[in-house]
Amino acid sequence: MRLFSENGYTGTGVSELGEAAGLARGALYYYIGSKEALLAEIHDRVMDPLLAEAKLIAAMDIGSRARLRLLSESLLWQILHRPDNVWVFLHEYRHLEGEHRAQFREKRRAFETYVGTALEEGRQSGEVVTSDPDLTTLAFFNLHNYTYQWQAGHPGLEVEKLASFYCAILLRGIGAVEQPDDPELRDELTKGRSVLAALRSA
Amino acid sequence: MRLFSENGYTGTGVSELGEAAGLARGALYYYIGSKEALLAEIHDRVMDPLLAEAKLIAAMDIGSRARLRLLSESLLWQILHRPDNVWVFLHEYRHLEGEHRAQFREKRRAFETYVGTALEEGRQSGEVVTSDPDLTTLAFFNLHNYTYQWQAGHPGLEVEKLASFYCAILLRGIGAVEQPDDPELRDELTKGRSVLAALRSA
DNA sequence: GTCTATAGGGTGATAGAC
DNA sequence: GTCTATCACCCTATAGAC
Repeated sequence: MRLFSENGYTGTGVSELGEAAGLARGALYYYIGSKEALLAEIHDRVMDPLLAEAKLIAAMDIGSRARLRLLSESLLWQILHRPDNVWVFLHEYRHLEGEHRAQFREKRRAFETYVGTALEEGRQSGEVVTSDPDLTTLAFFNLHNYTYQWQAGHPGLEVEKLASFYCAILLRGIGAVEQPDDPELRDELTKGRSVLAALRSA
Repeated sequence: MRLFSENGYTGTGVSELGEAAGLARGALYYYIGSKEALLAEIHDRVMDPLLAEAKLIAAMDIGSRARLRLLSESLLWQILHRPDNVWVFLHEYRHLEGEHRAQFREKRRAFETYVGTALEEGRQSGEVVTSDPDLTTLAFFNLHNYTYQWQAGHPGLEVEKLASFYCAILLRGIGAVEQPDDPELRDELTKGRSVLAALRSA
């Protein structure tokens, strides 16, 4: 995980992995089968706990705000407490091919469904106000997943506080999306866009 | 840009680049100097227009809500209209070293300052309510930047609509962050966390 | 289980012919 | 400006000795 996160999947050789593990190439292949199988294993070590917790959360008899918060905390726990593992998970997934890729996509889709379902449940109970549940689900993952990029430069981040921050933004914020811009703002935006359009065509 | 975004920077050979450009390696090196200089050039082609537009936006005599929206539209225009270029920009920046890396970091920092300044301006005028401007700036980039990951699978996205969505979430949402959780929610969260803690220790 | 040897093919970069 | 030849090295994976 450390080597893949530091030098990238393609940028890390099996010799380096063996050196870090205290094994020569041959012995390493005896255990991992292939470099790609090792990458798949790393992805499973993020996805499997995430899905196990999401399944528990989905079965809880709680409101959808609490369900979303717990899903948020699960995801952020991985991101903040296993940064190398999550970096590989979110950054190198495209190098999975064939069956590895299919399994990974299915697990990701399953987790996204847990979040989407919680949001839809909240929409029906009135706890979440949104006219575009799909875009709201995407915004949920924008907020959470990109955290892996800057997390290392901001020590002291706490799972529960960050989950509270992200969920507050989402649950309160999306309710405002349908409000049309007021006339003054519309006017300023129109002017500004025309100035920028001039720059782009120049 | 296409090859780097499809196969990664490390996963693309200079021969492949030459083949795509209709040149042999020798001729390609005559133009690009090195593989890393090509990567730096790709980064500049995103950052330079972004900074030019941000400078114009900062000089406009408009409210901070409009300023943030225009910054959001600038960034989303790059993300939605130049996906390959932005993929490399957001995904491969770590492979820049030395002077290339320093210049890139400085440009990124400059753009982040434009956004941070607009948010701070809004905080002082009362248009933006937040007790943690730094975390709000990070949330702005979470929402925008991660869009490059799923943008290709969602055709028909429009810059102005998505900017309106993201900014509405942020500007309305962050005002809610300071509100403490109500007792019922706190109770549900406590119970849920204890269930998950049992899973983790098992 | 762990090793070395080997296969077969890449890599980035440069020198020098044309 | 563009090419080929070359340098020195790295790659994933497997075979077979021990």
